Amino acid sequence: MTDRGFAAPKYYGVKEDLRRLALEAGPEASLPTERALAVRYGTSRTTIRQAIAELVAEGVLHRTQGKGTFVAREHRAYVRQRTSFTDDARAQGLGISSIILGIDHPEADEHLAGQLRVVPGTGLTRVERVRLIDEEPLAHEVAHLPGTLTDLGRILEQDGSLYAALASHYGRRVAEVEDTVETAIAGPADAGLLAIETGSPLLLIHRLGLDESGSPVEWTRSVFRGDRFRFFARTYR
Amino acid sequence: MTDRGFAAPKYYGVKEDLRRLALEAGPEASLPTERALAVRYGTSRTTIRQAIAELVAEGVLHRTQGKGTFVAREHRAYVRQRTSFTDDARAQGLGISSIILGIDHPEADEHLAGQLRVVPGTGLTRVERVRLIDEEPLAHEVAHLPGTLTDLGRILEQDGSLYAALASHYGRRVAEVEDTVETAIAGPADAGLLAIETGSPLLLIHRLGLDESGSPVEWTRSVFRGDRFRFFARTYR
DNA sequence: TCAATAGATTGGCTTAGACCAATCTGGGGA
DNA sequence: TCCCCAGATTGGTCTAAGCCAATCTATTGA
Repeated sequence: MTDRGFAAPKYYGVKEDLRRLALEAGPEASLPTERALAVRYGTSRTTIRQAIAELVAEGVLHRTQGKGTFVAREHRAYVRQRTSFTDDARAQGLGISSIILGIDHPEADEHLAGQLRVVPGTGLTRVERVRLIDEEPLAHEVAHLPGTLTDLGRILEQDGSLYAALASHYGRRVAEVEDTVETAIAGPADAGLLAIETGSPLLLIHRLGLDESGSPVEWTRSVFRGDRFRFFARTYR
Repeated sequence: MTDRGFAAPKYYGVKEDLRRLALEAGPEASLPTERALAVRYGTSRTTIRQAIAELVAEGVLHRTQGKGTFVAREHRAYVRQRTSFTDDARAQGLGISSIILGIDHPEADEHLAGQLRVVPGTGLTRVERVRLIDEEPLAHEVAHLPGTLTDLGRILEQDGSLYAALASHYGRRVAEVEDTVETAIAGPADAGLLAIETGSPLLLIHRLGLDESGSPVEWTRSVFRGDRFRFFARTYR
């Protein structure tokens, strides 16, 4: 019931062989150069690159122009949605930090107004961050909050947790969250921010945070590196 | 704060242009052949294929050998985890069905025994299915249930819902589920079952279903087509 | 000793061409 | 009229080769 028989192009054989080699060699081991592999497998460099490209997309390998191709570290962060990203990661003993790319105060467009249940044109606060785990990029996140929260930047300097800042300084407690999780593919912008390759798989998560009364407190779009992150949810029926 | 400036290889320009064309042309419109596009853009077929490959991975296009390349239908199914897959999809008015690939009764290995909290070697029931939505493959799912449920195959013929069958025929109600969601890349086996291309992004979901007393009722591994599925979760804090 | 630089190395992108495999199409035969 | 098959079409895989861009290394020179 396991083998259903599929055609096996040459690059696929190379790919599975390289996967095996990578597992044996262990994290951060360097692979032979593409040109050397082409010779070893008696194939063209193009074919080698196709095999490597898929393994990179799967998170088995990573490569850097000028340096070489390496076995990736298995390094997934589980982040429960039950509490905030910051709290969860800390509870797991992970070194977590953020880079704030910008905070500004746009007006709500049609879509955001609908999500946050405000009138279009209402002042919002937008926080764009890159979330790091053990100093390495994990996610790119853009949060929208209703209202013009002018001191938010300074507050976040102290404690990276947006939820903690909202609760302690603005009296807004997130009591319920709705998450939508889907796949996405990294474009050049995502790839640059997250230090991954164009074409790598991402988890795209939209979150609506609500307070005790069911009023929207945040609407956030996040892209997480697919090779470093798992989403965890517990639901009672 | 939007344009951060990234190098733009030729294939990327072609890719974004094709994306725009695809949106304009609408679902199921056919694109020119790769050879024709190569001429139109004054580039090689290889470059065209790289652009198309990424759009296929993103779910914007799909292609079939011998037929051509087409604009994909936007056709995502939201499935809440709150209830069962079957119930949710029906509530959304989607035509859902399953193909049962096999039902057998293996013994629990180390890992399954741990998840289902039984002694290794305990008899289990394994149900392997392809879930269809509007007659098209959406997911490949392998469920493990504790105990040897010999009539399950016949019961599932009547009503596709595993949860309903467990409740009505075996008195096992799923009261709580824990889901882990991560990305994966389709290999040839997944690609064949789901009618997608090797390398397409998938959502890999592991679910542990528990009854009222917290005892495991199912442990399931599912792969969903990334271009057709969104995972939805609501959590109270 | 240390910094700057030139060259070698390695992955990134592109070309031009070839053959294979799946599909479609149109004509010929029953 | 209908079916089947040969040929054309289209995407799938692979080759051989070249140049570019990022990185590393070893030499040179202050």
